[in-house]
Amino acid sequence: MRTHYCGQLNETHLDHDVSLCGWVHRRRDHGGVIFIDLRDREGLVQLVIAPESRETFVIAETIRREYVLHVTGKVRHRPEGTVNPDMQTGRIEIDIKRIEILNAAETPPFDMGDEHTAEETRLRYRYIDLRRPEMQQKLRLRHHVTRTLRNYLDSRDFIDIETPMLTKATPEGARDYLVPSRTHPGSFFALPQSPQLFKQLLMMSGFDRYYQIVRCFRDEDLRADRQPEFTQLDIETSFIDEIDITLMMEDMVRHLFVEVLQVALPNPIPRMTYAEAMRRFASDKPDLRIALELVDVADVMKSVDFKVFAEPAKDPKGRVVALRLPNGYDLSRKEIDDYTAYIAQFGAKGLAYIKVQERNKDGFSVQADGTSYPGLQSPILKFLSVPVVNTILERVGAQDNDLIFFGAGSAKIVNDSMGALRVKLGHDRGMVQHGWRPLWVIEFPMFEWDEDGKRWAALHHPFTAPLVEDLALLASNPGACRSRAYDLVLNGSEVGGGSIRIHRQEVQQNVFTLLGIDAQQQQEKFGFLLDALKYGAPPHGGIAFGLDRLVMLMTGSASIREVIAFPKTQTAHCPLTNAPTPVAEKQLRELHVRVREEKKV
RNA sequence: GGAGUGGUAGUUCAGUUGGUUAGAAUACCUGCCUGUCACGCAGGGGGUCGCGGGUUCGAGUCCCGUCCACUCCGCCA
Repeated sequence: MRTHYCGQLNETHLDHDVSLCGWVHRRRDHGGVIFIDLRDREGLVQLVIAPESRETFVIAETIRREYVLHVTGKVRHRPEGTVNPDMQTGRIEIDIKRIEILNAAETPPFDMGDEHTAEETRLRYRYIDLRRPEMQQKLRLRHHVTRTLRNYLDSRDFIDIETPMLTKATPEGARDYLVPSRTHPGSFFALPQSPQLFKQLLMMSGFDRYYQIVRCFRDEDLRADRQPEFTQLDIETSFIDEIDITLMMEDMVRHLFVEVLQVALPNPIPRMTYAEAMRRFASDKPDLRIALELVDVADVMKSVDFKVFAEPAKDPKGRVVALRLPNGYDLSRKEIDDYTAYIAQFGAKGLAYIKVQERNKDGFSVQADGTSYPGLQSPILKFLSVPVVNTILERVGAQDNDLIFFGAGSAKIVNDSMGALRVKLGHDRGMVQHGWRPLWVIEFPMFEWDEDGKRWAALHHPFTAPLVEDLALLASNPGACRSRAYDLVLNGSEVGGGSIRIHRQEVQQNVFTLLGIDAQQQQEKFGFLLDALKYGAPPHGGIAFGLDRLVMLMTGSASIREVIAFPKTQTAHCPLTNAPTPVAEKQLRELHVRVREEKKV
């Protein structure tokens, strides 16, 4: 007899003899009859064991929650009067003839029906947590995603090639996870931060369409959307430019969303330059679901008698912006203080604002005493002249009952803080539209100035090609040089990023040099790449999608841990296995590793 | 490295101004109940109040340190 899924049984199975396997969700005794809700991944069905079947009944009396059963019985209707719409189980039940206990189970350490169970407890008993229908659905959706992506790429002649997990430490980028070598005393492998260089080498080998769903490792501090090991959909192609590859990739993502979520994403997906994204949203991953936008007002503020605004307005590295919050007039002093504290963590010193109760048709004229503005309320009005106030209100399009925030300071701090404030206001004020708003962000800068290191750093990575028209800037003005990089942003999250790569050796050397990697280091760290570029490297480029983050968004999960079967905690610890752990002295000796005395347990 | 929130029964939580024997719900155990499904009823067991130190006649509560979890900043080419 075929074994059925509990949740798939329905009235079409009436009078069938069925065989079921599953976990005991709950057992109830009532007046000599035993009811067992049996659960598997498809759902629940109620088993009925009547006292007449003596032997089975005796076994059933011993059964507890989470016992694993194999049962056989006949599907039948519920008796009259026992069916009500609130019931967890359906209109049918199984009259059980035989029960086999496949395994006993202790009382579960937490209530699987309670969504508020501490995550730590869930992770320690992850194997139980994963039995919950929500977790089953998330991991099954994840599988659907990977299967769909593989099918899409397979059908377009991409091939899956594996790249080494034991590889070479990189001088730039994230901290590496290191693996000591037994056979090379004192030397270490690094786990890959990404297969970047290997996939570029594959292009040089003539595999012009490569993909891999691959684990990557970065030893950096964790976040709700960051794990030390995570999965990328890694893609690289040859003889293709940034337009063609982004069009192909957005077609893939559209296909994915139709296939898995039955959602139609925009066609084409809109594109925005980095410069525009920073100007309007102060973010390189703007959440387009939030309609709020920043407005530059530095030109107006240059002349005001208020240093907080005037100095950054005059500083070429400064920025002064206004952010209009529609209907924000009702914000309390405490709420504004809370927002001030919120942006303080990004380095902002304060948060100026103007409340607009009522706009005067003729602009805001000053009262006779020259100090008060009817209809406006703000601690900074006394620093601003009537024309300045009117210009600002005009420019932001202020309406009655609005509140206008101001951010002023270094461009970096203003962007970090006001960009974050924009998103927070959007969420707090219920201004996040429903749906999916993907966006390509393009024309990133090649470099950003690293103030601590006093040097240029690659914004994307050092293998990214400069825009052809900006090639000359590489030497003359690196900060203005744009790259052929592109990020796919979805609802304010970066879900993918890539670039057309440098395929000419001398350009690659120039970029390395600009990044402060001298000729000797170039040879030591990237000699194999520079060599490979000499032997006919085709133009190529690619992209990597953060699979965990993508699935997190698609499942509406609050954290990346929800879509990873066995994730790690914020200290990169696994509560299930207790990894990492100290190892035996013998193992360390073989690896030529000694642990500092004070660090030993 | 920094900021914030939390840590009390298996689980989810309450615990006032420092004051008797630390509570509730749920789970668990025993008994009752002839159709239950958040069943019901009666009874029972269950606590290193994260850990260490301090203040005090007295600390779950106040102070200091520390560990863990989470969110964020730094970090993440």
